[in-house]
Parts: sequence; structure tokens; C-alpha cells
Amino acid sequence: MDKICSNEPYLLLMQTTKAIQECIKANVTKRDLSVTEFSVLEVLYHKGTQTIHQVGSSILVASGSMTYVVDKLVQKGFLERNICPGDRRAIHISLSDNGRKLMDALIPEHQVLIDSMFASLDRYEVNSLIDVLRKTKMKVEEHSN
Amino acid sequence: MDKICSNEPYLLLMQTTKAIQECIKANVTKRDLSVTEFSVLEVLYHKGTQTIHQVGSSILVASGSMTYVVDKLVQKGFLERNICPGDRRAIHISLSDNGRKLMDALIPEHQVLIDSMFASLDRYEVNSLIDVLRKTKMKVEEHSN
DNA sequence: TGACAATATCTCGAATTCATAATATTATTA
DNA sequence: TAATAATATTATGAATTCGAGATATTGTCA
Repeated sequence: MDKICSNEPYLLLMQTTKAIQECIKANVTKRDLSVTEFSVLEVLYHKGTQTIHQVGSSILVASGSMTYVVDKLVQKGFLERNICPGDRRAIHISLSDNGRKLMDALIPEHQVLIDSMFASLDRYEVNSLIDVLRKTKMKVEEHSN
Repeated sequence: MDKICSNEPYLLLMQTTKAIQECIKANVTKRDLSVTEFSVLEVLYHKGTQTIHQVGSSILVASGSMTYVVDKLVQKGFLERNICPGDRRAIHISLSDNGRKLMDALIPEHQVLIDSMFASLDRYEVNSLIDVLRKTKMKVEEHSN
């Protein structure tokens, strides 16, 4: 009983995150996107043209995987590869017209979904959650140096 | 600013969970285990002999993946497949002597690690976290029906 | 400048996961 | 009891991810 009790915040954190991720996955799957693909489009939507490396760093995806996901998104017609004028090693990627149209529809929908997940919390509870998660995250990160 | 603010609990939840999972992964990797493999061993350690199906349900892993991970663990000598006397469709898996020895060492270590992640929170904050996560999880689950 | 380190992308292979179908067994029911 | 549905596992192939190595380019510094 002792152990189960001390595990409860951990288990709830994992379960809640899993539920949220599945919900998001279900939502982007409707548009035939994987979560990684959506993340790439989301970064480009908010930040505009970026190099493949910049996007990969933002969403913590390895370079080999970035090549793969960018290929997929180009195939689907949602983004374009372009040469990077200042650095011939790098490649600029940006949303195509279709990609922008898609995200114009998807981003607000996504935001509503995220908001709805926390809609049962009042302002006090949201602040408490933020506060406690910040503390926990710091502790975990200092643990793994 | 508005959007970023409303996303903060979501982002923090994802980031905190990711940090925790990486910490756990680093810990079990020391023993040449994947997180899924560790989860299987953990269930068997706490619940004793189970069918493959029972373990898969506990840790939410598809049956095809269970076959794969059980193969790996048998190869590594940490668990055994046995016939299930009552039901010849099912297969019992249980820790081998080596598997038990491994988990005798690993489980307490794992528990200490988990506990340390929440060690910066006082009792009040832990209860608040549990409370808020429960509410959020329920909301998300009702959303995806 | 020339040598070498760092950076960006891509290729390739290994690992892991899921979904589907196949097989075997058990449970149900007409 | 015979037919059918449900269950447990395995086999297989597709999708995705990572890591290591290859290639091309850029930056650094003696």
C-alpha cells in the first residue's frame, strides 16, 4: 500500500499524458497525418521557413528521421524543400499553399482540443498544476544532470 | 501570448513526462533492458505468473509486440514460457531465477528513483497534483469516449 | 592559405511497434 | 452434439524511429 501510494503521482502523470497523446493522435489521423508530421507542420506554421536541422531540434527528432518525415510531407504536397542561400549544406523547408491551407484549418481546431482537455480546471488549479510540474521537471532534469 | 499561456499546462505535462521517461530509460538501459521489457518483468515480479495476454493488457502493449518482447526476454534468460494447465490457448510466463535476481536488485532502485522525482513536493502539493491530474485524465477520456 | 573540426543532410541497417491474418483452443448455443 | 463465436498466441509485413557512417559545406586557427 505504501509503494502504490508513492507511485500514484507518477502513474497518473503517465496515464494522463498517454490519454492526451492518444487524443491528439486520433485528431491528426483524421487528416492522414502522424503526430511527428503534424509537429513539423506546426513549427513551420508558427515560425515560417526553417532549416531541417532547426525543426528537428525544436521537436527533438533525429536527423535520419527528419529526412524521412520531410520526404513524406513533400510527397503529400504539404511542404517544399528549397536551397538555403546562405549555407549550401542546409535545406530550407516551408509550407506549400496546400500545407498552409491545411494548417489554417487544423491549428485552431488543435488549440480548442488542447484547451478542452484542461477545461475542467479553474484558474487556481491550472496555476497549481503549472507550479508543481515545473518543480518536478526541474528535479528530474537535475537528477539526470 | 494568449495561446502560449493556455498551452502551458499541456507543454509542461509533455515535457515533464518526457524527462521522467528518459530518466527511467537511462536507468534500465544500464541493465540492457528496454522500458517495455522492464515493464513486463515488473508486472511479473509484482503479480507472479501471468498469461501473455494478461501482461499485455496491464501495460497496454499489443499482442504482436508482446510476442516480440517475450522472445527477447526469454533469449536474455529472464523469463520462461510454460503451458497453462487450464487453457491450452494461453501461455504462462514467469520470471526465471536470473530474472528474479535482476528484479530483486532493480525494483527497489527503481522505486527510489521514482520517489526522488517527486521529492521536491510537499504532501499538499502531491495531493494537489493527484487531484488535478485525475480531473484532467477524466476529461480527456470522456472527450475520446 | 591549409589542415582540421564542426555542421547539415542523407543513406542504410537495426530495433520496435502496430495491424492483419492464420492457427489453435475454448465457450456458447441452437 | 455440431456449428459458430470468442479468445490467446504467433507470423508477417508495413511504418516509424534511431544511430552510425558517408558526403558536402562551412568555420576556425595556426
